[in-house]
Amino acid sequence: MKRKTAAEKPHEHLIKDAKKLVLEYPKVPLTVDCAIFGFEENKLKVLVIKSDLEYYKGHYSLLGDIVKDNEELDDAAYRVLKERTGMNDVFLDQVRAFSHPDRHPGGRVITVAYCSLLNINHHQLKIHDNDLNWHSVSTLKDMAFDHKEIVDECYSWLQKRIQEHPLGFNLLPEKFSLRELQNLYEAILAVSLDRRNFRKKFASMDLLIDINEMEQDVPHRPGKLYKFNFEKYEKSKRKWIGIDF
Amino acid sequence: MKRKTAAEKPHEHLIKDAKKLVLEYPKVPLTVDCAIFGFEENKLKVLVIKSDLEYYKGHYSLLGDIVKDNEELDDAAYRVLKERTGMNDVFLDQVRAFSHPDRHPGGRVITVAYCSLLNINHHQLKIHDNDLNWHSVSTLKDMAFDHKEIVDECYSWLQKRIQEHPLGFNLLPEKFSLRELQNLYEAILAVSLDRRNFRKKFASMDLLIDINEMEQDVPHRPGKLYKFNFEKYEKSKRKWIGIDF
DNA sequence: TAATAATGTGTACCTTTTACATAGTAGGAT
DNA sequence: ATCCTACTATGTAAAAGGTACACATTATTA
Repeated sequence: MKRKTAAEKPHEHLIKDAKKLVLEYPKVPLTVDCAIFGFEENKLKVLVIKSDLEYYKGHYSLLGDIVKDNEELDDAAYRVLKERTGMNDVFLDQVRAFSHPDRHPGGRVITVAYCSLLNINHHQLKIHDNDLNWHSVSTLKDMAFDHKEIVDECYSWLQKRIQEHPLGFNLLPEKFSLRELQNLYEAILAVSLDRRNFRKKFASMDLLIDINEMEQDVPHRPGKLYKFNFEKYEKSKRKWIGIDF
Repeated sequence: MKRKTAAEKPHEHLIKDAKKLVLEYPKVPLTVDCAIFGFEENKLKVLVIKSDLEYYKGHYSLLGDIVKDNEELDDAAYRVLKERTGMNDVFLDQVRAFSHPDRHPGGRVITVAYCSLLNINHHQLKIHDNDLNWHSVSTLKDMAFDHKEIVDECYSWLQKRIQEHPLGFNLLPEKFSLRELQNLYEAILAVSLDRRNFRKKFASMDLLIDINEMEQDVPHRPGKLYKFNFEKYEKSKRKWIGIDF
């Protein structure tokens, strides 16, 4: 049989043993890190914990952990969330992977960042663990690893995401006033919005349920309380066509 | 000295040796896979290659490779693109990681998906390599690994992205007619758009440069040719506030 | 009871989107 | 040459949505 060049017959040698192939692959340690945002005192906060590492003594880091053998990334992130906050009914979204070779002082570790939002008052933190606490996003600095970069990126992700999806309601009590809702948007987007137009916008979406209750214990005229109509939202997710850049 | 519980004094034992810590971490094989889109004959295409694996004999897969020791994910993706298409001046965006434990028949391999767009006519493919070719996105099926899922996700990413960023121009010739631009948007978004409103939209953005040339060799009245004004776009990137879901 | 600090609604204006109409021009068939 | 075809190119009116305002109302508290 006449020899063919590799260019002509590239399929000659298919790899039979996939297991053997994968065993020869280089391997890297992989972690997940969770940027868990909350809202309190009209400020956006993020859950941080003191670093375990002497190298980063006194610096805060995000909640994270190693990805276990055969564990999905999503599952690893949910596990971290559950272990630290007791929550397991919270949404969690992958933002992106961070892979700078020097991002970890112990050698190469790649991490996948996740973002989550939760209502601070709904969750008792296990605060005995390494000074776990809510830290204002705007005053964060000197974080361990590249966690400041991760927080910044997750925050940008959140700013964009909250405008297109009803994420914000995860940060608020079940019943909330329009003022609380607006405060949330203003804090996250770092803008000030016209109160009347903001209300009109949400009114026109028709996704808030007026529950005929009023705010209690506010030092001024109380506002109406609303719930978000998740059911209606799920039924009528819009597909969005609008070229604009 | 009185003993304290772990809850009271959690910082007692900081980890001194970060290197040792990382050495104990479980490790996983990591790859990048690139969904590289092109546009031809009014169809959105994606670059695929026949799988090396006997297990997936005859099935197409995306272009991908192992991430090397100390290589950034972005660099690995650019390397794949360069090796396969000869291009190194193309943008490439991370979409997300895929980590299902059974996604690779050889055992656990996590992959990070990247998305890129390029002009089919600008790049000579090294088509001797395993039947590398452009495949219509709409008729793709039976891909190796979870690559169909990756393509689907990258396609969704692209649909959203192209509405907010001027990505589409990477798929077109440098000089293009408005009809070509509209065909591109219609193909990617899978909608039909009103021609007059489409033109008005781009006219109002004022980012197309009329180069005073006409189409050649079209079997009908030729249209004007334009270039995209990347320079102006870079100067005037808008920050977008518009709650809507 | 008056000042304060909110809530709750309305309106006029402007911009953008949508739906649709008409005129013009190159190529090809006859 | 003339007409048909298949586009380009532009315009316009109505609807929808966003912006910038003003004013009356209602709890609280000083």
